[in-house]
Amino acid sequence: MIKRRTASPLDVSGSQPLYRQVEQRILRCLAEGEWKSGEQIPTEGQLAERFGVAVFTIRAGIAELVAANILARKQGKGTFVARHSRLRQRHQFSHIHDRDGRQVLPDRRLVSFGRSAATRLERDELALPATGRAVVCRLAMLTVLGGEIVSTLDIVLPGALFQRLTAAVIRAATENLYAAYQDTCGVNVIRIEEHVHAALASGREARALRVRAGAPVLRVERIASTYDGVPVEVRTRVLDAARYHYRTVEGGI
Amino acid sequence: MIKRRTASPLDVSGSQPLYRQVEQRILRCLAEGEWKSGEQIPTEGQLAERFGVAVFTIRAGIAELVAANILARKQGKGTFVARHSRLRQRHQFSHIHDRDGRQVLPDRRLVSFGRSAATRLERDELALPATGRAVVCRLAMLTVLGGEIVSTLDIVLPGALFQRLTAAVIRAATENLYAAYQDTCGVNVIRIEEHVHAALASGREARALRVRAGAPVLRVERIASTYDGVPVEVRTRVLDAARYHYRTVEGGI
DNA sequence: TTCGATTTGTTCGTATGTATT
DNA sequence: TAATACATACGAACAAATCGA
Repeated sequence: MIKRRTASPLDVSGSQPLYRQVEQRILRCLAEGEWKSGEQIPTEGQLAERFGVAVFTIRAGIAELVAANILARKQGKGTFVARHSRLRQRHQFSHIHDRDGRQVLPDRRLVSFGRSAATRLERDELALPATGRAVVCRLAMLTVLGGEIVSTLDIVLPGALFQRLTAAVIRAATENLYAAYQDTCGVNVIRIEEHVHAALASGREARALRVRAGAPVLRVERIASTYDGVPVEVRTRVLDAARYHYRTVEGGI
Repeated sequence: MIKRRTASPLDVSGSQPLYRQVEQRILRCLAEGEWKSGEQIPTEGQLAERFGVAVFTIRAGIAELVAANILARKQGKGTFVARHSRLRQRHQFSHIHDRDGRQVLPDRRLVSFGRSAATRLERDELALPATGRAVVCRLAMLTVLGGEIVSTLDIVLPGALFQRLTAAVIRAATENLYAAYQDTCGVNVIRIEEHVHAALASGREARALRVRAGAPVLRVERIASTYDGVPVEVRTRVLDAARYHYRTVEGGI
């Protein structure tokens, strides 16, 4: 992990506005681990001095990262690297709703935890080298709410990044799993892409979800990424379509 | 339609920051139809004078509306009410992808067009009065790509807002339907909410989509809203799950 | 084609208010 | 209370894009 202070001057020649360069520079500091989740980053004045620009310019760069939920500003305190455990954001990425339109926030139950070689597809999805050893961490879970099983949840993680992840850590995590990724492995998810499929329950899924085989299910496949778009998690969730659906909102004020 | 210039002074007492009041004021001008889609709104200087604040404050208010895709700024020209026909935004709300992960951008084929009384559910969804007459406009369409039927598409619109909408207008619309709403009826969609369900094809759906009855389908129900969150469209799309899926992206830079 | 007026884009300096410690 | 840090607000300057004379 490179810890060098990025003190090289910004490019004034006009290729990109200074505030965008500030944004990129901050993003690089985050990617390199100079500032970790929950930590306070330098104040506007300090960053202005470090990058050799005005406070106004620092502020403009930070603004975009705040809008993207990567940084959080607090009046009177400072600017912090956003954490997934913040209540407001705890279910930032949760899109499952029940028939009454209420958001479903179930608990997790870990069924199995292990490490093994990545399949070709997993190497592809996680951008792992096509040759050589590539170990992935596999989690099989169920989500439950009020004694009822809501979904199966299978997660695949690149082993190299998640060496410190254990079954105990998962079981102890009461919040968003991504908060555990931050705290235990220093991995910061900032982007997710989801593919929502309709399918018929396989035998295994039917038994897990307590539906008959061939019943309609929603299969949600997610790829989560960190800074620079590096994929760090692939998860598949399967839900009983009769009880749950997927909801999104776009636009608005 | 009220055309009064909102020239009453902003509230300096501090209940809300000036730039937020500017934002609200601009939004109100848009909702009241003072500035229509595609039109140029007054320059920063003019707005600053009209609202009695500095240009900086106007800019801060506009910035949020630009981020929400409601206004668009062009250097050297001015600030404009965003149009849905802009190529970049033409499929802003399109989430359908094929098995290869490519976004599907089909054409429309109008099957039927008519007006009739709203059902109780439609009154609910479109926020129409629970009593008295309430006419809705109904569109039944198919979307096709390369001779293949992609989805059924059923749209319900509040008749009062869409009095000038005709089958000819729909058939003539080559772009996003929301551009036609803007041009013909002055209705500006700025927010959508979608509910994605997995289901089994009904007989009618199976015939339309050329699949067998009981095949898994995706059913996407959308409620589109304008300024102030007023719902202006309910649309239902049904797709063959074997060929298409629903994709979203969240977060990132 | 050149030139100038207009409008937004970027950057800076400064001042005051408010939350936190 | 005092110091610190972000939030809001204003004024100013120059750059870049646009458009019409």
